[in-house]
Amino acid sequence: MARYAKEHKQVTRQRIIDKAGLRFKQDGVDGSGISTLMSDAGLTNGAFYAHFASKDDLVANVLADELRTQLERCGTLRPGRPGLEDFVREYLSAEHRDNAGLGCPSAALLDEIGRCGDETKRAYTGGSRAIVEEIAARLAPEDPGSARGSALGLFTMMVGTLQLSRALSDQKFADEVLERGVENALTLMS
Amino acid sequence: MARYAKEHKQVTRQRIIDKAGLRFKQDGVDGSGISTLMSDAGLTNGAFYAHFASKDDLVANVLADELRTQLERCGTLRPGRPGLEDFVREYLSAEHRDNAGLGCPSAALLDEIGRCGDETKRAYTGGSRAIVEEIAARLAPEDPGSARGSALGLFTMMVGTLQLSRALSDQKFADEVLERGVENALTLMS
DNA sequence: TGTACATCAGTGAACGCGCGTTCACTGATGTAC
DNA sequence: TGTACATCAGTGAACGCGCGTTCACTGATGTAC
Repeated sequence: MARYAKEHKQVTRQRIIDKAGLRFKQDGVDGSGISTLMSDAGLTNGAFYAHFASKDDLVANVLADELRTQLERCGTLRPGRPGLEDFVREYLSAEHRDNAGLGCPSAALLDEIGRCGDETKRAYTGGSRAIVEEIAARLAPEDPGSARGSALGLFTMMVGTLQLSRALSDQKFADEVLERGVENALTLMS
Repeated sequence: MARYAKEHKQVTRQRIIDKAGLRFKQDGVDGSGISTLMSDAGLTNGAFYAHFASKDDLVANVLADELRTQLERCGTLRPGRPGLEDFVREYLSAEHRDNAGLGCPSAALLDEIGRCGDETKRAYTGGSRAIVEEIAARLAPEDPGSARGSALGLFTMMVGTLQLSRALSDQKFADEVLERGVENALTLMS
């Protein structure tokens, strides 16, 4: 028996993952150093390698965790299409745009993930597949396969829309992008 | 009179911008150091600050240039919708996905741009607005304003689709994403 | 025509800094006897 | 009950390295006389 409760290290590890998710989504993976990540979690840099093999290893674990969390949030929505509509409106909101740290990992990091190693991409692949399948199941509960294409369209358009809105310096244009995004999403769903 | 032809410095500056565009799109902005960028252009690091005030200044200039180039490429397409369809198929192709350096700056860098300073966002805003307007004009030549929403939907979905396809470790899934993307794009255009 | 000087794009070493990673150590706790 | 020892999560200094940026300098050319 160590001097800590036996789940203590797991709890710490999860805290690092949670705080790193926030930080990555806010400042990017390349923009977040280990020392900063660890002090976000209330620790010092040296403890990092007792929990993860490398920064890449952390990134892969964070992505898996973030996508799992996002999928779980779907469970709290109204079932079927109405819940999906609520989700779309929340997703394409100014609140989501202006709080990347609390939001969707795909919108915050997707192009950076494309430049990551295979371990990271594998973690992302599994997580995103599950989300697309959840969307498809809500679009066509009786035959999710038939809605796979629309689900992908909805997902990619929402991600692209949020990213675009974040990249614009013109507030009015950025807001218009979100509004048109909601319209387009509802069209894709019908 | 200097010892070089009078347009020499401009030519060098443009070469730096071109090579930096390639490199940024391949490795990301944070992933590309000044020394690497300059040696790509056949120069040494010290010469950089005779051309640009800072790395941010370069990024803004590169984005403006990349988006201008992308818009000019539209001029080489068949006019109207048929040209737009060709563009969609080229954009959502495995070639484009696997050669980010030669491709669309939005797909390669959009989430990173969202984290950049105002100078950079302003450069991106102008360039992307022009592209969306070009798409709208092709969708509804007689009344581009009416197609603004669809144009935004098409653009954001294409960007998101290419990013997703690049982030997947599963080749078959990545290819499927592109195929479904083409279908969805053609639907959005109709 | 020949020489001294001005111009200036580009060189390459150096600045301080933060990066990802390693490692000898600390110190609080549980165990052995 | 008291003491010696084992455990191990976490500390904090240090590693070499590449970052963005600065600057004294080079050297090829054009100009002045």
